Amino acid sequence: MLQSKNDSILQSGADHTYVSDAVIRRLPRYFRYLRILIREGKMRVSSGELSSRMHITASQIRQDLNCFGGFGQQGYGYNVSYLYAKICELLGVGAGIRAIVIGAGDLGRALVRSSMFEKRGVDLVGLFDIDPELIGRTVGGVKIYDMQNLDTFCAENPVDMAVLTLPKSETPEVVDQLRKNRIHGFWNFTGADLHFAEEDSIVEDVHLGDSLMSLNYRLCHPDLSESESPKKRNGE
Amino acid sequence: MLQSKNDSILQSGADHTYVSDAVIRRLPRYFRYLRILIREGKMRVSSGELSSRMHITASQIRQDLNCFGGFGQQGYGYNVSYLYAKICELLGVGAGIRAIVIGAGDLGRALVRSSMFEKRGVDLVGLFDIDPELIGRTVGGVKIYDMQNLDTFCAENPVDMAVLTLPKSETPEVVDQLRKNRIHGFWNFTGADLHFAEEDSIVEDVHLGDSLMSLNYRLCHPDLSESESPKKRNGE
DNA sequence: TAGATTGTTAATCGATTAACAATC
DNA sequence: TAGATTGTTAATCGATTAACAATC
Repeated sequence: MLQSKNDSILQSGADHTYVSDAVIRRLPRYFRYLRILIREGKMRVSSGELSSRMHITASQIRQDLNCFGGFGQQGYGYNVSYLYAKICELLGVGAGIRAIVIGAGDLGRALVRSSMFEKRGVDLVGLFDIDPELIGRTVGGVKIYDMQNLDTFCAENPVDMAVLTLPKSETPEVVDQLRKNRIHGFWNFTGADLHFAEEDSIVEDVHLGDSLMSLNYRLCHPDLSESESPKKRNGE
Repeated sequence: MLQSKNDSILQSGADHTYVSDAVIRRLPRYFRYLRILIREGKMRVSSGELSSRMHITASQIRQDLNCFGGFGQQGYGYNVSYLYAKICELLGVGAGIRAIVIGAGDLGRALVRSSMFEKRGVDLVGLFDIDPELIGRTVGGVKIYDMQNLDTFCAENPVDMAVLTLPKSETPEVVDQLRKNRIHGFWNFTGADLHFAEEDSIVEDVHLGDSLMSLNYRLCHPDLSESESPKKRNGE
């Protein structure tokens, strides 16, 4: 972490009111589209233009951004690089979040080798496994450590987040251990249900299987769902 | 496909009305929890019990299931194996959906080697790449074909779905080609924006980066979001 | 029959969209 | 100034929850 051990990463503009999950989940999309605008050299963008690019309403864009403050200017729109900087700040890009990956299987290695973390300013500081074949090797510039050394590692290196790609059955136990090591963010690919008595941890579940099945559903029922939504039937 | 080429996989109980996306996305969760109940040997389950296991309201469970018909029985609850069978049917498990994976990179190979598809009754019939090093090899029991032979392959083997794990930049072109080969389901990991003039294709986007960033956000703003929702503040 | 639990209607809640006054 | 576009309030829409009659 960039801060001293007792300093929290956050507490930037901590006076804002409640922000709904729906809004939070759209922030990364804004982040992506702003990067495109920057790459294109655009200096300014209106909610209207973003709207047609992103296929969401201009109204929603203005509402979303206003949850965090007035980032735009009437009559002008939004300054691309300013808005981008603000959104990066909100999303903790450059906050020096440090992550480890638990499980150096196919998925763990695929994630580590991707530019996933680097692109978003997350520092990957270690990969852990129990397989002696893997321990000591390096994947995507990240060293694979023995799970047995997890506690020692965490004592020496502050870690904010653990990416869980280990077998489901071993997950609850390992998560307990990680929490004892003061890790409170979990990117959970295991399918294990993580619920805690104390609300001191944050879990983001990724259920690839669920995603696949929702596609299956829509493939098997093309006339129902979405295309037949009430709005569209009435000739939107 | 199990059916003859002109037969669609679906058209089971095609008389039901509109089902919202929110409901569809919960179906796979029901599928998962029912499997657990089966494994535990439970014959019957009430919306109340499912509710406490799944951490959603019993009311929602009854509403969701009733979108598709009366699967339960008053005073008794739901018969686990019957409900499971119904949900499998809805999700196309056992419908013989056939899939190919485009891109035999880390992610493509990881997906193919997982039990992801098998568990959900999706037949993985091929993996495609342009790398001569990879073509001809076999991963997780699936052969890697040359992208150049895609059209020929599709002409000979009916395919319902393509899993896109190729580079973003090449995706739009490849998707056009796949659509010409009458593939209309896309599980899209590329980050490319897929929008079609004709509404004849179904896209399920997986943005792992977005998922990671929403975790980042919540890690950086623990006091806002979720835990501070209006409901909880009023002492739910 | 009495108890349990669904199916379903009605009430609530929250998220999205529309509208427009403020202002650059 | 006139035109453009935000910030923000009000209206709409949809999803969730509560309540209860139906019924096994």
